[in-house]
Amino acid sequence: MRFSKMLIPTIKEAPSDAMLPSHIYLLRAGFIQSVGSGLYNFLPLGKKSLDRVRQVVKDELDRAGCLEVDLAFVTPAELWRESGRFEKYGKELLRFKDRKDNEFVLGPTHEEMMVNLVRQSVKSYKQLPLHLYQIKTKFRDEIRPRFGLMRGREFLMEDGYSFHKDEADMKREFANMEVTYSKIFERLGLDFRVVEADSGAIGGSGSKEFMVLADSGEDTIVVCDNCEYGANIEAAVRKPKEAPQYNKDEELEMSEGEFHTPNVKTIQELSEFFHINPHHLIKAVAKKALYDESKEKIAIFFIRGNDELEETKACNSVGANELIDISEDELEKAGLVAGFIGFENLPEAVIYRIDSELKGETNLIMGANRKDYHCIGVSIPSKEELFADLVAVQEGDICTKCGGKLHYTKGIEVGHIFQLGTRYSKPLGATFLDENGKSQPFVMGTYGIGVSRLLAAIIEQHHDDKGCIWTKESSPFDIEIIVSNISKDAEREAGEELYNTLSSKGFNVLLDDRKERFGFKMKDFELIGIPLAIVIGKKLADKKVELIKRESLEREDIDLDNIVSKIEEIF
RNA sequence: CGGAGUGUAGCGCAGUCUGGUAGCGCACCUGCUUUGGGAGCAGGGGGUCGAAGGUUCGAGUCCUUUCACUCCGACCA
Repeated sequence: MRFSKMLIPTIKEAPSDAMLPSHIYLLRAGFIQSVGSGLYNFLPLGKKSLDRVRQVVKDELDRAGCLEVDLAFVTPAELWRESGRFEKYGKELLRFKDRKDNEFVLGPTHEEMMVNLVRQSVKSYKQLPLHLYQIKTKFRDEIRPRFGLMRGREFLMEDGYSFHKDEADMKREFANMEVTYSKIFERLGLDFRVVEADSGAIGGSGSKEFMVLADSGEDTIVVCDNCEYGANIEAAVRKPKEAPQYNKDEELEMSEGEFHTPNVKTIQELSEFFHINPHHLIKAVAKKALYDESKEKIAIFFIRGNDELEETKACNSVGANELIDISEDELEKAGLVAGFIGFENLPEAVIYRIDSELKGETNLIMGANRKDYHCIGVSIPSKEELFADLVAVQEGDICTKCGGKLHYTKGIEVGHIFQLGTRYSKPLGATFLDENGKSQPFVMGTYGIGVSRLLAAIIEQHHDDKGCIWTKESSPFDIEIIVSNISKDAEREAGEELYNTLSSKGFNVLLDDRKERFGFKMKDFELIGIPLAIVIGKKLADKKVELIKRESLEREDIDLDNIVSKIEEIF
């Protein structure tokens, strides 16, 4: 491809709203163009990179035995009602009506559609297992799109769905996909980590996320510095916190009862008031839990004074769609006193959970549900259904697997794999006949890769202060030939000849044949970030050309006669 | 949805307080010169000043309404 015939609108100054390197460089190098909040056009270069990334994804999936399909983008709302997600999914789901007033949604994910496809065509265990996928534009009406391709409203995604006769086979495919996805991200040259994750709105149990490590990542992940353990903060676990050590004569012993604690509301104040480590205090976090059909309940979560609530865990523990903050007024109306909430004598309508790490504890202090009073000598009740893991793992906590220290890092979620089970097949009545002629719901897995987000993730991890540095399998071109001065016949002809030779050998070559100055073309090369460039310039007089590696920007003079074999050697 | 901010040429911005000919840099077009690190000179094109309404002899500027976008938060395969 000739640069002079391409549309590559590189710009010196990026729009001021672009913050992340990936956003800035993809715009400046002419890969994408912004059209509205979270909406982007892919220009020729961007389209090439996107296609190449897509090809890597497709290649590995096909090799792993998956079958590509292409589902209708517009989904009848009826299917979403059947699965119960029409309500649950929330405002990210774009809903609309056609001319006949029938309701539709713009698919943000396609579990329902895929189950529908399979329930119509698969009837026997003999047809299983089956893994269908598509690579298709999705639309999610994000509340707040940002960071360019990182969180757009419209984006390209690979979504795969597997169907199995039993749990064991589904788990086999789950493991198969963990390996396959890892291969994909390795081929794309990404530094990533597979972590334990929360299943979110998709539902199901056991899910793993593929996180590209980058400071600009939106997810906090907990990793062990000693072993392979990694988890999204939403799903991370730790070894229960040890109680502080005391001398024998200092051992905690309190009588039971209420204690006057005027105006002592926060954990810190309480800790100072009783001269006691927050480890022995119970913190109550009040939230409003939202359910289907706009039902809501007040939910209180009890955790140790020195812990923080992990909202996703809390939300899951009460089976809510969402947790939102609650005002003091609302608490008061419900008969609760902010700062003095405890789990004894709670109003009927209030639901509550206690963090599992408090199980069996005694000699604690918590609110008495009465202004200016706390209960002391509190013991945790032993009702199993009240307990749940509620706390956010903190830096320095201890790994459950190896005893090492846990710490935080940031990641960009580029893939997510779920063990779904029968979450969708049951409500949608998708069944097959097993070996005994009995009707069974499909056991499912679901898998996704954010393809357009991958472009952003690659640049987040591979850039410098000059621009993009594409990895081999994501670059829009393999090689760029820069003709230093196009008006010099010798240079131009050498460039053309090299371009033809390399192209005929199957390389994807960009020939910068523009009538521009050398420096201008170099800046564009550095900004665009094709991994290799060959400069044809003044050293041509000595029958030499220059080979530049974009990553290191190191240059090497090569005999013109040897350049083709040199290139072949590198690839 | 809460808080903050911005809309003036393709991009980056000034002009708005104090109403009076629509500006600058980059980009673009033409010509000449230049050609190893975003060239120089000369000439040129391009804007319903986000939109609607109002005040005024006169509005980019003042008033009202509205829309869009961005940032922080909440939210988020």
